[in-house]
Amino acid sequence: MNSRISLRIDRSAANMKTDELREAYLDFFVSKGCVRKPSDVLVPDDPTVLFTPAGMNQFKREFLGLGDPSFTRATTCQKCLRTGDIENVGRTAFHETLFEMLGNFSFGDYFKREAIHWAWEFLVKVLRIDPARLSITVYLDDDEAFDIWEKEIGVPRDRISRLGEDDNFWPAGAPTHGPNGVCGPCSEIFYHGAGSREVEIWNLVFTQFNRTGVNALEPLPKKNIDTGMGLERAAACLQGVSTVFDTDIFRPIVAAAAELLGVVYDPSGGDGVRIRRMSDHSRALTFAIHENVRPGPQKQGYVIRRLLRRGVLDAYMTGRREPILADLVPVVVDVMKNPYPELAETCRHVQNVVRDEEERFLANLENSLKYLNDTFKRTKAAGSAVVAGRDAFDLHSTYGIPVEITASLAAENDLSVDMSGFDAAMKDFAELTRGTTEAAAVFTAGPLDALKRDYHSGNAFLGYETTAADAAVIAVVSQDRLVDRAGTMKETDPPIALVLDQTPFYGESGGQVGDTGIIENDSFLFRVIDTQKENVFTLHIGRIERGEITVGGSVRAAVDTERREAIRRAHSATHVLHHALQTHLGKHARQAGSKVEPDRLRFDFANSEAVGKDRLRAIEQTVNELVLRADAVSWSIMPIERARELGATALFGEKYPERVRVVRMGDYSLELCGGTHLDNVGKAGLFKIVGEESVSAGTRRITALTGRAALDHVRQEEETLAAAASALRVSPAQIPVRVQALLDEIKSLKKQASKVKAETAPKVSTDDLLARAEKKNGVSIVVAAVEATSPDDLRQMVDVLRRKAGSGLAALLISAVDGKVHLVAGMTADVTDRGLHAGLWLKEVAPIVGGGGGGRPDMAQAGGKDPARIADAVRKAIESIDAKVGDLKK
RNA sequence: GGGGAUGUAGCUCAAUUGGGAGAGCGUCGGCUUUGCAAGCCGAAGGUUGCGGGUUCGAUUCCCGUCGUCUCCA
Repeated sequence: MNSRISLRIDRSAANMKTDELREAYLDFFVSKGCVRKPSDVLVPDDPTVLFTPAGMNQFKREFLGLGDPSFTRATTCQKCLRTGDIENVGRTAFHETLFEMLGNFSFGDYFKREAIHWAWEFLVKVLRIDPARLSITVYLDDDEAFDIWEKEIGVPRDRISRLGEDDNFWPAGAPTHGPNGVCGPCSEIFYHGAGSREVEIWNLVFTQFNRTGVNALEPLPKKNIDTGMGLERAAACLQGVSTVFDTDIFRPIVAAAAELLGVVYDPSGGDGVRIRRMSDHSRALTFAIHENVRPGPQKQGYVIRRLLRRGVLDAYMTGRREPILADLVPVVVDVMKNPYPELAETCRHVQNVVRDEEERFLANLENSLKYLNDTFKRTKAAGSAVVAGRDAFDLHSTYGIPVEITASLAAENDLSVDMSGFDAAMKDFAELTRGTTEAAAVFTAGPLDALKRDYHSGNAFLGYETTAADAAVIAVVSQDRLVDRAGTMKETDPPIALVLDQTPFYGESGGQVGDTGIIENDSFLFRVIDTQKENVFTLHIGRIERGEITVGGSVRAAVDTERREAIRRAHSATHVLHHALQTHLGKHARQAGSKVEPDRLRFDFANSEAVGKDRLRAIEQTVNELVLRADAVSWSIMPIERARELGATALFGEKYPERVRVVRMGDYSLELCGGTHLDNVGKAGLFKIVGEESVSAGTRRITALTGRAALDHVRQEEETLAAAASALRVSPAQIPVRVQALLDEIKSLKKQASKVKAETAPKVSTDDLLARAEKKNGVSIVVAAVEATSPDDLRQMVDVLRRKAGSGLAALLISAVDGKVHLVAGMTADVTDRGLHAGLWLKEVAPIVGGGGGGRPDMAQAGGKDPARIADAVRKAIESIDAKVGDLKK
């Protein structure tokens, strides 16, 4: 392999394919003694970053001297994702969101001299780049690097420049602005292509200092090397093209994007930026979603959603109204299939996720037309031809309407958008919502890191074979600090953590909760309330109930076995469920996450729709049938490649070690899993699904019970049913019929009751009221205190009056109900047309009985608290309406 | 984690400064039609997310809470 690549290079390094360049680099540094490590996942187990930003990310611990000591030099091709320069993507020659970084790393091993010599050797000897096309930068006072370049390599003085901390220090500006911690000067290599363009293709970081304050740099005892060479931009240089989008791994994507838009790709044309951006974003989407990142409102999901929406927007602005990025996914998969063959396995799934989100966003855009029209109307009503930046921003922040859409539709309405106002509003908003964003230290050493020097591979885990073991206390962590001893604690004290040299306790991982139990010896008793994993150590979290713990003491560690058994049941059942889901729903129903607790499990899986009652029942049935078969469960440790060959189920986007544990059940289930399992599936007992729901678009969640919890659940339902049956005095089987009969009866009784009320309620008939009405100026006035049971009654009476009178009526009825007073006034349409208002009338009357009221001109209601003054209110009502009717024009 | 929006019938949404909870689609029944599509008539379907408060009266106002959408970190 090595020699074949070299041959190709000899023949034509100038036209090297990107795949060849990647291999050539890795081979070259392997020949220099570096261990070739696979790319870390894009979403690393590192809370300080959302996505892997650089090749060194997976070696943070090694840089601290806490890593695997079996190697001190490494080389990788790392997939990285950055969105810091997202605005430039597609506009410039080299900015990308997803890119691959070629790197070589030294952890206290080789340093400046070798790093510089090898960089040069690779570029000039292997890639055969003309030295005249290369120039160098070093940090201001880094004479060591300068001298190596000038005296040893022979680079002319005028091709080496010294730059300040913003350009040639890592992290940028660190001496002055921090953060504290490991840092150092860099040296960059620039390639000068045709014309005056120069491209930074190589960055050597010499981490040789520990920063403790402003410009306070202490030399590190062990110096490190961290180099990066951008794969795509280097490929572009070698292939003699001017942008990464013209390289062999981008051209097919760009061509496909152009074709989907129905245009010919013109690099300098108006659609050029859009096409390049879509091409770039489709790569990032494919890789991230392959690792099970889903577009969503937070964290990684939000970054992905933004990328996707920008891509869709580009297509939208060129007139496309249907999903289009999903069709680019297979193109990306094909172009990247040599280094990343695993992409092919999830291609369909990734496409579905992308298409779903595209449809969601397009629907969103359709919905937004309403809000846009409102805004345009308001703008025009205010006599302006410019949509305020603030309004455009509100549309953006509240409804997710991109300002590009607002501007485009505004133009169709002969309006423009105040873009600088928009930017200002955006800035204010960022100011407002900015959280505590301090420059977090890139390297932080926790309390357990000191421990790693002595126990670099962590503590042994005995929990697969036993639940109790003798062990030694190797650390006690209290309030994030290592302590030598700890005494008896109160229940309200914050818990502490114990680390043992070996333990049967399972630390929470892979969805399985941590064990609980007891750690003790003659002098103390420690109750473990939870067990967590931190890197290679198992933390037993809990409180000392008696005595004192000292580091180094020997102890007996015993897991709560009953609880552990219940966890084993639930975990094994999870694997069986996974298998059953794939049989009933299809291969796409892959695990997307799980939580395993004592006799209770939650299982998330990919499925675009609700599973439905029937299929859910069939799935439950299948699991129980398999439990009844009582197949043996076995497990073994094997190399990851072997596990893949056997077809073991693994989660995408998980980083697995080189040797993995594979759990087998009968002839149907084979999964990579570190959890604790039953030795026989039959021990799971009854399996009962108790819930199925959606967690996010395209992902469903099943909640189920096993063993005792399942039995308890069934019993409880039985009891509920029995209680209902006894209350209804029927057998449980007859409950549905009985309930239906009761509901029918209630309904007919209600109907009957309202009928009776209507017949008996008014003591005074509406006819009487009308007959006694005083007529004045063409208006019949009805004001009366009546008996009614509710405000509704009064309303109905007023309605009847209005209907019977037909026209020329003003009525106001008052009634005392439950110690309160209700008033309702109503008028026929012709009377309101003449200027009378039922609401205003009531407003004058209601205060008499200690209340208020109002309503529409034709119908109003009011209330009061003083029934004793109803007679006064009646007088006031007559007075008031008399006056008003008298004032009426004819 | 923070800002904004939103939650009303199975679905999509109304409800004018706080004053009778509605429409369209869908469902069911009847009529019309050779049948279908459609049409006409009618009916069922609501603790207005949940919990407090203000008020004579809250879908509407205030506070809290839960869910969804959205922008930012």
